[in-house]
Amino acid sequence: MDPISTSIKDQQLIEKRRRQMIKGAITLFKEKGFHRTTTREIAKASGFSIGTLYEYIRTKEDILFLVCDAIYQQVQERLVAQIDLTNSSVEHFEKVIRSYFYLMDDMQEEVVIMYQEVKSLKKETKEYVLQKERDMVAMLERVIDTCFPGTISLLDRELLANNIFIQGQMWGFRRWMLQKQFTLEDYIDRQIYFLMHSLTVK
Amino acid sequence: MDPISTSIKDQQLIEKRRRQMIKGAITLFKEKGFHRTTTREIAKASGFSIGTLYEYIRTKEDILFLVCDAIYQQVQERLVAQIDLTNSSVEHFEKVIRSYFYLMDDMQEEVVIMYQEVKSLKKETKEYVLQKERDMVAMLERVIDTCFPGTISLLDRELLANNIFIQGQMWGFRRWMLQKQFTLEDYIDRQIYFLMHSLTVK
Amino acid sequence: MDPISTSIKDQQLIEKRRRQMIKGAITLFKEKGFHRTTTREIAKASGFSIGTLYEYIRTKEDILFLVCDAIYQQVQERLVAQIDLTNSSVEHFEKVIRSYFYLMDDMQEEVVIMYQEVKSLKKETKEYVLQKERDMVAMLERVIDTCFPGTISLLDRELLANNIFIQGQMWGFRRWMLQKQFTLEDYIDRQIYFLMHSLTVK
Amino acid sequence: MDPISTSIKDQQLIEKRRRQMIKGAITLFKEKGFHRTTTREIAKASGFSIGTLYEYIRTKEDILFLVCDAIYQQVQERLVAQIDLTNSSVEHFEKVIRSYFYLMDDMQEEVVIMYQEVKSLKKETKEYVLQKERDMVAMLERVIDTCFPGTISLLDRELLANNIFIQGQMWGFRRWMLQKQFTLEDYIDRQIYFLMHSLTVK
DNA sequence: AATGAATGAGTTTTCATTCAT
DNA sequence: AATGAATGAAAACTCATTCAT
Repeated sequence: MDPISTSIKDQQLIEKRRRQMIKGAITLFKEKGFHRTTTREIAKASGFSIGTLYEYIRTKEDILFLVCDAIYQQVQERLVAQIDLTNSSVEHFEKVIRSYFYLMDDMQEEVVIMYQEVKSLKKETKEYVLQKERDMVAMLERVIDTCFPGTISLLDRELLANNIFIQGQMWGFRRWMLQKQFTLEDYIDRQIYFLMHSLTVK
Repeated sequence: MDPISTSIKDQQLIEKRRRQMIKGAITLFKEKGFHRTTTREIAKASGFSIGTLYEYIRTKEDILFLVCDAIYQQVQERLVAQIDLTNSSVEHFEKVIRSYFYLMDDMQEEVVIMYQEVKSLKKETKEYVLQKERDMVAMLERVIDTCFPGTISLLDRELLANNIFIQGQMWGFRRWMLQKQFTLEDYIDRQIYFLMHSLTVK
Repeated sequence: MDPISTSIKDQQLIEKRRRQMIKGAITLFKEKGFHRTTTREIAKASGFSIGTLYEYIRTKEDILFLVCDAIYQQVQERLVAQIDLTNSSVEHFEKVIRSYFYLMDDMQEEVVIMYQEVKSLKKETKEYVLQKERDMVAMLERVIDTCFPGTISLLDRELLANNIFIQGQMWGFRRWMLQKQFTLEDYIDRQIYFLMHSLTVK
Repeated sequence: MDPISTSIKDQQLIEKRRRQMIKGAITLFKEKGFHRTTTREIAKASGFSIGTLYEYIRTKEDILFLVCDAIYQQVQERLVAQIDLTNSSVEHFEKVIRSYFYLMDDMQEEVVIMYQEVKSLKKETKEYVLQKERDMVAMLERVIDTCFPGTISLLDRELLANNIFIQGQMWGFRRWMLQKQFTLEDYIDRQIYFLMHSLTVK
């Protein structure tokens, strides 16, 4: 299900070119945001001409979608890779959360792009992207449920999953505030510390 | 300290016109964001001509600054109004946090503007605005320190203040996710519940 | 009833600028047709910048409409000016037709523009322009009816009016064929000669 | 005499491909005109790739020429097929004219293409195409001369032939005006009726 | 102080044409 | 012979900003 039109027939080439495009675009979006980046710059950063760029997309917004989608995809994949739903130990939970925080550190800039630019997508594509975010939160909820069975209400589980989720992102988009006082390790340790208490409250 | 140039002498008029401008601009930014709003639209929504608009600002970005500044100002003022640093009771703490969450609910859309558009400010003005955010977080830290003296380390205090701060904003900028499952009261109750446990952990 | 959007408020200025635009555009359309003419060229030929051009129209097609409308308007006005419906003499009829042919000679190039470009208008504006053509044919019918009362059936009147109408245009758009053999006077004389016979057939 | 360059050797293939191209292009030109049709669309409608298209032509204009030429060719052939220069009866004349009108009805859309797009050809090719039109008019003149010998002057013959010619086309390109009031039969009957009177005027 | 017409650099997008495979 | 990916010049259109009135 590929919603982005192209006149190119070679599917492998499409993927290759789009990968180039996404890479180029992310670099530029990090630097100046979506609106201040021109399609010509994206073409150049991608290593091909403006004409070629438009063989693989229809509008500039398509690029934003491609970028957002790719970022969410990557976050999701890397998060999923850490999760073992057959392992219900508290240690596993901690490991998952910890790696999620590391992941967010690794993808700081990408996360900022998402935060600031998703709103520029149009209704349908935005909905599609936000669904991915819902999925990730649901995943965290499932991990909570697996590792702390029975103790947390559905609603609280959702709340805590959301808290975890944005605390991860916060490390990136509030780094101007946090990263002067905290090392990454400190940040993670303390967040997990409080989280554990919230989860084991009687 | 007014960093925005103008050729108008009458200070009262300047303030009146800027209030009109900010009001008009916020309405438009809510709807379509800063980049998709034109200066002409802002002038129109403000009730005067494009020529007049440019008598009171120098560039479009000035308007964004004015808007962000006004929003932060308002949040800060309304938050400060709730705080009584001579009252060190836990009840007072809870009341402050609760009213902060209500405030964030009230100013949801404005908060979203800040979130998504502050990055478009240039270095100096951005720094000026972010300082206001630091001030607010510092205020929350002070309240924590006042109401839970001695129990929380400086770093943890900062972390929790940040958590509170963004959990308030989260209610607004993640409403598509949260506001289907939670009423405002539920949300506040549960966040405060977990927060209290974090603050009273031994 | 002005269907073309503009951001200019001064009505007189709008008319002045549009007159400039129409004049510039007609010159260019004569030379290279609508599609091969760029908006920049039109702006230049009109004596103002591309930005100014777009203050007075919304799309390139608006210019085409303005041009077609102006041409039809002019043809119609000049045709109407010749018609005296209180004069039912055959001489008057001949005079009207003759002056219509002269008019078509005078506006040859404009007529060619209409012929070739009206199809590029979109449904509504095309319909609006074609109505003017219907009106003109109807006018010719009325003159026939006035000067040859009772002798010609409604349908024949319509047919002959159409014939006259396109024979006038034909002089312009088939000049490559006709204007080598015929002088304008010859052409008119012979067409009127045959026409008179058609109208007085028993 | 083939003015259109190609790198293909197999003459039969050239003709086959061009037939495909003309068919595809006519369909598209009918719908959206020459300028709004892209070469890619023509290639697709012709059943081959854009690369192949350009093996058989050099520029987009070549396609227009091919199309115009094919249309004229067809009109001419079908007209010629009706003419028997050994038959000098008035009935034969009427039959020829009648079948010409039927032909124009049959090829309405093609005729509209010619009318509106021939001007986009460049000088030489346009001249070549218009010569075909001259030939056809000359053919009508010859039929007049054959069936009404001696009665009509050369100039009048040319005028009437032109009138017939464009009255046939008029049925197509003014259908929005005519085809509401007239059936094809009525139209033909009345035009021939007046024509006959013109031809038999003393 | 206020107005709004004028400007033109800059943006997205299209599409005829080429050429390596 | 056929393909279709690549190209980039050129097009329409926008909009922040200026400045004469």
